[in-house]
Amino acid sequence: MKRRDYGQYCGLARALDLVGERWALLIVRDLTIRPRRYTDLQSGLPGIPTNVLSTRLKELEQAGVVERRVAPAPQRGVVYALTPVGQELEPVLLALGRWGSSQLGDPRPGDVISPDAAVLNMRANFQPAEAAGVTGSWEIHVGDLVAYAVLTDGKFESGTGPAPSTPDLVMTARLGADDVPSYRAFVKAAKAGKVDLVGPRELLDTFLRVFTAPKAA
Amino acid sequence: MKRRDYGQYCGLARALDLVGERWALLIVRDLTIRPRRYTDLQSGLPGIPTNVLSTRLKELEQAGVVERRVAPAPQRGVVYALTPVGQELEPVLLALGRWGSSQLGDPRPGDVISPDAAVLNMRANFQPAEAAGVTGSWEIHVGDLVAYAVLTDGKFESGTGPAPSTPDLVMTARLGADDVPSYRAFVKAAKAGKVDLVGPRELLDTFLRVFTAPKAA
DNA sequence: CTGCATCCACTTTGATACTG
DNA sequence: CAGTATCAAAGTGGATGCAG
Repeated sequence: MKRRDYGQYCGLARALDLVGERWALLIVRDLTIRPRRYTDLQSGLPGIPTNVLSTRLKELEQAGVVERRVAPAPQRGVVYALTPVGQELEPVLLALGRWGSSQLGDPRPGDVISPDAAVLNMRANFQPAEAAGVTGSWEIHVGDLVAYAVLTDGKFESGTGPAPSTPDLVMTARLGADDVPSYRAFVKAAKAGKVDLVGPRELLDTFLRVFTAPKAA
Repeated sequence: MKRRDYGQYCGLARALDLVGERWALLIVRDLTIRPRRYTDLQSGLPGIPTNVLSTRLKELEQAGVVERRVAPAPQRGVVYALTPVGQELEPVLLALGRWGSSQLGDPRPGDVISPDAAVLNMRANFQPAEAAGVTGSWEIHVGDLVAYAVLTDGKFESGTGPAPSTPDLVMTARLGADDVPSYRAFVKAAKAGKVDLVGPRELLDTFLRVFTAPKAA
């Protein structure tokens, strides 16, 4: 397998050699949420040709970013997961995601929104300073989209789907007719008070403080 | 000009739509150092085909990342520069560069090292906390490579070539026979004391504290 | 000389079909 | 479920041409 590379002794160039090809970072994005099967990745990445997914996974494995695991007895099958090296790409994803978000206008017709993208966006908005010492758990509902966040004395964990254990606060956004369900839309609704809550109200303010960027002055 | 896009309402996907194509981020890297002419970019990006450079510049201009300026009277010609939006890509470049550096082994034969890459690497190693309140200026020589760093009460500026005004300390690395001149090689030499200094010796320690990452424990 | 445009061989991608 | 096979279309890399 020949790899075309930039031929520069430079961290950026090397990074692009390893994860700069089409679809690669989106695959990594999905895997940062949790290990996935081949078909999970396919459905999370609408439009990816199956042979490209297959090729990228092999390249990322070769690059030491992704690990291919064959699950043993219980639920047999193949699972792809990030290696520790791959997990260290998270700051990169967050930096790119933040920049891209700032360039992201309204959703264009045909735009898909993926639950994984929403969780990435929540992580990109996380404010460690505000989180110091905070403990709590939240579940977010916006359209079909469900995600959760858990803070344990400032330590942050998040994912798609319902919270692993009963959350302190369940928040459901009331969306306008043509609002697209995204993390942004959720935050917008929450700030406008357009959320149904199950749990103590103060935790909503905590959530907004810890999980949204303060407005620029 | 039709643009192929990922069709996801996601900051990361949008970022990749805008600057994810081959060579794009390397062009941005060179422009973060200073505005460039077309031919400067060509020589800083060995191997880039001229039509690809031309296409990328147009796409980046369309994306609002790069600005094409026609210099007026004095030295007539076209200059490409980053827009404010483009400048905000710097955290992305640093994050990618840091990750890539950690995956960067020894230089492979044929690897080119560009002065711009060295400056990016220096910036990626900058420790704002250590820099607080510090003032000083340094000029680095390693092989043919010359770069500078200026700290003004913690505010950081850097670039390729000699320092804009007389530096407080000029440091010249004494390289081994087959060491490739890079920022890394410079730091390695400096830590081993293999540098010739013109200026006060204490400033070398300051430099190493502010411009290199502390070792992991 | 700078700042590209054009041409062509080759590679990669996207779309679809098919298999263990 | 987890891919491989096939093929047209698009993109890349390299060389060259050319106007201002």
